[in-house]
Amino acid sequence: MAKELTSRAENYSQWYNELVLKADLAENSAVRGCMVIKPYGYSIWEKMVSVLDKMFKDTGHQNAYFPLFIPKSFFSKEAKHVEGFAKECAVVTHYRLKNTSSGQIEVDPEAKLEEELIIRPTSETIIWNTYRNWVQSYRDLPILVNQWANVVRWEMRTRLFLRTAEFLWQEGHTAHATEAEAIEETNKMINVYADFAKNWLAVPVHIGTKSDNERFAGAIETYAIEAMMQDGRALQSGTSHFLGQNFARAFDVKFLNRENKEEYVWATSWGVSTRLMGALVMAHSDDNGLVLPPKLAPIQVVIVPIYKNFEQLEQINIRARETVQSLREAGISVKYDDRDNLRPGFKFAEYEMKGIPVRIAIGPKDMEQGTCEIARRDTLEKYNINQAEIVEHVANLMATIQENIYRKASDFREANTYKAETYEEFKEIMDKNPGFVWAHWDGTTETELKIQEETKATLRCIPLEYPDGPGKCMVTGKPSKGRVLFAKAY
RNA sequence: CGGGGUAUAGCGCAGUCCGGUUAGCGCACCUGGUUUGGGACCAGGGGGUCGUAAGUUCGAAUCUUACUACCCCGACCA
Repeated sequence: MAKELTSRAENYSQWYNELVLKADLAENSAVRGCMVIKPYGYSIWEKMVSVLDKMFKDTGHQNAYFPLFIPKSFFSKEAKHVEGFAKECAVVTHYRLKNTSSGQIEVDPEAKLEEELIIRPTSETIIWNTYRNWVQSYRDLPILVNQWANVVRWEMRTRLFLRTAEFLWQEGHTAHATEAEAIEETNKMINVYADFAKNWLAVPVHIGTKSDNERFAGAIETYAIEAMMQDGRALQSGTSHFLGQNFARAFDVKFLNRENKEEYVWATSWGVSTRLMGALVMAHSDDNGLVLPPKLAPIQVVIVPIYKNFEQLEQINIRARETVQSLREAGISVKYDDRDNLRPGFKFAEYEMKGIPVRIAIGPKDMEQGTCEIARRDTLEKYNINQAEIVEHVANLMATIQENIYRKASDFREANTYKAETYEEFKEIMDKNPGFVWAHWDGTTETELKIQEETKATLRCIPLEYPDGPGKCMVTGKPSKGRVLFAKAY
């Protein structure tokens, strides 16, 4: 099993290449770790964006946009926040270039900014600086705003899709009059993410809170969804933070409540990023390429004609275009690939690599018998059906494949999840079987770091409901409230 | 920033140890023809200042030195 997983992991870079072109400008180290997302990959992202955007609107949110640049002074107002992000900030120091006498271009030393600008690694600071002016009364609350944007984090080491220097994401930033309402919002949004992961990405996730050690810089509580990739490692796929009054205090955002008393606003922030694309690839791909859940596939069905001569092609064209039409009417996105310079086998392989859920082939035999060939991407099965049944059959297949992919991922996670009773057992599992391990922990950062150092496994989340009751910490033997989730993580 | 590796056509590589014709192969690309139910074949063709700079030499992809970039592993991190 482990070997298979490794070989598949090695293929990821190839599948990724179908989606992105990693920027490789030899003489410009500045774009290191950034990515160029190719049109096909971007169309998958767009699909995710449209679904998530609707989910946000349905939960009462609106979109807005804030500046890319954050004045350095804003950034340092929340102590923990700056501590968390200071090490990975890109900083703008000048606003002009000039030609030197030797014809080179250099930064004009005369054009130094009075105050450096940080390229946003996340937008809490500039948004809360703005919210100060938006809020006077409890009647101005809540503010339920989301932003679709790019952010930059100058990571020491990047990893395609999972940790790029620049990435696309959405960040929700909400302001509330009460603590309870903000906590409810935090919960609501992590559940929106879990719902999206399950029902659209077809990836099962664990919801939980982060330990003190892993919490978002500046948050009181961080909720996260954790997914398992096919090599058994965990991927944090979305986060929702309860920020308390930390940012309101830092940016002096106060309102008058019904009793005419001044109070600080309660805050949340939540986000998912292009990392979800990585999750999609690493959760479902097989050795033939991507496997896309039908609900997110930009093209759900591809039709490939098979013919020996022009006359046959003409006949097939008519049938294929009718089929395209009727499938579209049923709300299914279809592509008819009538390129005449490529053979069918090439096209089959290409669409498998791109993860198109269903392929329909129509050839001379089908024309005679009134059939067509259906090929499922998820199971790689092929079979013939009558042309007349095609719309109903394919429509049903969309749901079947979506479910099947989810079930596969879910079974895989189940098969690679363990419970460890002792630390010895824990170490052995982590060493031999990559996966999730539920174990008792005493709740201290000290123990968490010891485990991390000795096993490379990190505490992924503390579940909202413990799978078992209380017990004793596997390392120290001190009391534990319940089992928490450990895994090696990306 | 530490340890290791790499740099030759759009992509993937050979050639470098041991210097010597016009730098080669596969894929991709262009033209023509035959093909087409799982990644076609034949013929012809285009594309390279061999990462950059300096040095050694009659002669450098090959040897020397410096520099730069990229990849993998660690520290760091969504």
